[in-house]
Parts: sequence; structure tokens; C-alpha cells
Amino acid sequence: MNDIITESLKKASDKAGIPNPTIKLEHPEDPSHGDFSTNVAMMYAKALQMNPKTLAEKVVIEFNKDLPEMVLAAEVAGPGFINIKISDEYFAKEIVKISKVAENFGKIEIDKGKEVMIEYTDPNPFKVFHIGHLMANTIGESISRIVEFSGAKVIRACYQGDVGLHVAKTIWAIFKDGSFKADVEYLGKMYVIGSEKYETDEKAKAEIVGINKKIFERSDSEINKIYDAGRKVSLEYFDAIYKKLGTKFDHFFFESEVADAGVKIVKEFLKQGIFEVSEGATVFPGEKYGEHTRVFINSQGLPTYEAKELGLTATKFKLYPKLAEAIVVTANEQNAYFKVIIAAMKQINPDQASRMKHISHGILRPSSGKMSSRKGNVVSAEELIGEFESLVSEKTKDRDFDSKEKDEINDDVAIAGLKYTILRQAIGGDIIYDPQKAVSFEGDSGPYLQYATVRAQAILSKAGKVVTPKNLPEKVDLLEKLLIRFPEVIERARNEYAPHYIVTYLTDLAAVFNSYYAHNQILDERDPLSPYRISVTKVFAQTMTNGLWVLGIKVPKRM
RNA sequence: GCACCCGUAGUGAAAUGGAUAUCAUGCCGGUCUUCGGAACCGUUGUUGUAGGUUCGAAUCCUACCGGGUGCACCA
Repeated sequence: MNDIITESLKKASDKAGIPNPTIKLEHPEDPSHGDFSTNVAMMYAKALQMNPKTLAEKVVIEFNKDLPEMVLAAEVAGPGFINIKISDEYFAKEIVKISKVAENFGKIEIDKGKEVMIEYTDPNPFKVFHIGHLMANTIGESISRIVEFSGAKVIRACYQGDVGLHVAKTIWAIFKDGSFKADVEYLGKMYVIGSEKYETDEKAKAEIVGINKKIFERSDSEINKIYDAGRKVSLEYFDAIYKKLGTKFDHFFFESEVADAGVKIVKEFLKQGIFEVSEGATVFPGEKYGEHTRVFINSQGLPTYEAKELGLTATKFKLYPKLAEAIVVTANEQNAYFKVIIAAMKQINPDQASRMKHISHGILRPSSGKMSSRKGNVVSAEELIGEFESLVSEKTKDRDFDSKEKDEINDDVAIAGLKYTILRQAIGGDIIYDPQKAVSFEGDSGPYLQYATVRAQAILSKAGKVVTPKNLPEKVDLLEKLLIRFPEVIERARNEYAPHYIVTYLTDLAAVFNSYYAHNQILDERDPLSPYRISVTKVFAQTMTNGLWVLGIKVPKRM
């Protein structure tokens, strides 16, 4: 529909004296202004030395001469907008059409045939899986699903730091502690101790650096034993969290696997002058490219995170050479770091560099202060999910469900509340998480969306079979108009890597449906419009289900 | 010190350079509780400051004020 209208407007504008115009079609905020509007006349008025309103009138006259079928009327309004009204019949017919193939409603094909890798979450074995990882996972999973919904083949990747100083710090503390427990909480504690000593105690620092080297070399059997056991218990623990969150990774990358490749690249391009040796370390002199200098190989000859990143990227493209995009989701404290990496990549492999995309998120903070697993004042994902779950179970405790179903509902609702909190706002900013408000189920919330969907599902199961309606309404509601926009919303979310457009849309849609529900009797055997309303309800339920799926939120059968 | 990001009702957010800045929450007031009231309807209240660009600025530019993050061998 959008394309047809844009085309007609283009022709009309051309006839009205605007040669080859760019047409921007938008939905006016105020529905009384029509279903579409465009500002072509205002955009080109100045260049043509005309009054925008007069120009708009001319365009409308031309447009009216050959109206697309679904358009009812076009008129000039305000400072020179052209407002377009679509016939109610068109909307009603579209809804009926969609109701027959609702399962795929919203899927688009702009990425058909493309392969896209998205790397996200990236927790580190031996460290806590904290709420930052939870945030990255929620965002990365949603972007993955948006891209999938757009037709691409998505490869979900997770990159885990199984070597590096953080591991050495943990193992050092375990040696000092004298005992070893294969338990993530214990490992987390040891990491905090090792980290503190590294900063404050020169002797400890030297020992940790020594252990780090041995980890890389795998030269000490006692270290290897602790290392292997600790790595295993961490990874199993992460798997349990992914399951709960609904993520299935296609590929796990480990720092230990990409380190050598990274070192090789740095050494090769050191010869070509891209890297330099400075104070015993191999660095990338970022200042030459408007960035800052970073160390890629330290003075002990070990690769830093930077070199490993290069190795990782090279490995990704080696395994999947066709990748149209290699997206990486991280916290925004890594923004400057990634700029340097991409600047270096541009020198090493400009083609691959152009396919890299870094998306960063802010922090999810419980009350105040920066969260850091180094300082130990972290909220773990487990704690946060647990908190949500117990608040949800408080609300469902009087419901008449058996305990197994209730557990599932509590899980789905808690995760919905959490993911909604993260995805409702534009990616990048901090999310201030007030425990009380985040769990409140009133108004904007994941459970509100689930509830509206569940209500619609209940009606549908009572209605039985959805039949093709014989009667269509003369006037459609805002609900139908909104429903039809779903694929547009997906496309915009995909183009801007912005799940929050979908959240905003679904929240709007659920509110409009709840209002429709309150004002219309949907099931009524005597009402000839009832079959139509059932079709609308079906399209609504499926749009919500599909939209929530894209956000990584499940819809329970009952709640 | 330098660089980047962010300042929108009491609170949390939205807004593709467009029309009267939207939504939720909060406060106050209301709704045949037949299809699931975790709902619906109404009232109240907002673009950090000062300039500039533009027919039009929350959005772009400059300065200032306030907050966050990052800047050499951590990840």
C-alpha cells in the first residue's frame, strides 16, 4: 500500500512541477489528519519559489485525478501537508485477508538470502554472569530475532573470555585460599579477592602475572586442573541461564582459540608499519587515525583483549565468509575501544571492517553507583531474575493453576517484565531500575502485553473456528489501522537496530485492543459483525504473539 | 586535562527536522465486573540555560551549566 501511494504521489508531484521528488510518507500523530501525510510541498516550495500551500494544492489536484484504489481522499492541511485518507473498506478487507495467513504476519523479506552474525552476552568463565550480561543478552537476542524476521539467516555467537588476567586473578586467590570448590559463587568471590590484591599488592601482582603466563602456556598441571574444572562449571552455569532466557547460540568463541590468530595478524601488520613497538609492547598508534593508542601485545609477549578481538573477527569471517554483517553487542564503556579496533581493522582488512557493526547499551542499575565485577558490588543475573520471580509468584499465588503450570507462568511473566524493562527504551542509555516500579504490572509492562494477548486467545478458543465474515463494518476502529502497520514497524526496527519501536507499537496496540474489547461485544451470535470482530481478534492475538516473540517474550496460554 | 554519550511533566520513558510534544506511573474523579477488572473512561502536569541555522527545532550548529563513560600493557 505504501509503495502504491508513494508512487502516485511522485507522479502527481512531478506533474505539479516538482521534478523527480523524494516522497516521505508518514503517519500523522493525530488520526483525524488522515492515515498518511507527506510534506513534499513544503520541502520543495522554496526551491521552486512557491507558497507551500499553493504547491500542495497543485499536487493534490493532480493526485485526485488518478487516485489509487484504496485512497478515499487527499487534502491540504496546516502549513502545506498533504493528508491522505484510506477507505475503511480497504482496512476491513486487509484484516480478513491477514487473518487467513496470520502465522507469518509481520515477516518481511528485506534481508532474504543474507547471512548475519550477532555476537552478544559474552560472559567470562570464572566471573559472575551479572545484569550487564543479562542486558546484552536481551538486546542481542531481540536484534537476532528482528533480523531473522526480516528474512536473514542469523548466526548467534557468544564470545567468552576463558583466558586472560581475570582468570589468573581467580586462580591466584584459589591457591591462597587453599581449597577449591567447583561452584560459581565461590569462583566469583575468589575473583574479587584476586582483583583487589592485584591492584594493591605488588607481590601478588607479580604472582598473578606469572600464573597468567602459565595459563597461556598450559605448562603447570596444578593450574590446568583448577582451570579446567572452573571453566566447566562456569559454562554449565551459563547454559542454564541461556535456557531460561530463551537463547540458543550457534557458535561459541573462546579467547583461548582466537589468541594465536590475533598475534599472527598483529605481527604481520607490524612489518607493514600498521603497528609499532613502544616500551616493549606492540601498539596501534590510533592518533594517526583520529583515535587513541592501544596495546595489542603486552611487553611479556601476551596478546591483550585487542589482539584477540582481531583474531576473533578474522575467525568469524573465515568460518562464515558470506556474512553481510558482523554485529557485536557490548556495554557502551567499550565504545572508544571499538572505535580503535575498527580503525585498526580498516587498515588490515577494509572489506571486513565495513561489515562490522558495534551496538552498545548502557547499564541497568538497581539504585546507584557503577556496577563492576572487579569491585564486587554486582547484582548477578540469577539474583535479579529470582527477585522478579518471587514478586510475580506473590501475585499469582491465589490463582487456580497446578504448581507446574504456575511455575511456568511465573517464569514467563517474570522474564517478560525484565525484558520489557530493558527493551522499552532506545538502546544506549542507562536504565534506572527501581525494583518496585520494574515489577509493577500496571500500564507499560511485559505482563500487560501478555495479559491482553491471553484475553484475546481466550475469546478465540471460545469462538471455535474462525470463519470468513460475510459482513464488514462501515467504519473501522483504530485497532485495524494499527494492526496493518506491523510489518512497517518491523522494518524500521530492523533498519535502525531498535527493538524499542516494537515495544512502543505493541504497547499502543494492546491498549487500543483493551479499549476495543471494553467497547465492543466480540462474541455475539445475533450480531452479523461478530465474525468480523473475531477475525480482528485473531489478527491481534497473532500480531502480539509474533511481536512478543521478536522481543524474546513468551505468551502463556493462561495467566 | 582531552574525547565521546546524555539532560523531555513529581517519577520512568517516546517522538522519521513537521501540525496542539505522546505514553505510562502518580494525584483526583468515574465505569451494566456477561467474551478473563492484571481492564476501561476522564482530570492534572514537561523539552537544562543562552544564542544560531530553517518556512518549521526536543531533534541540526556554537557556548555555558549539570550528569555518565573512556583515555598504554584489564576484559
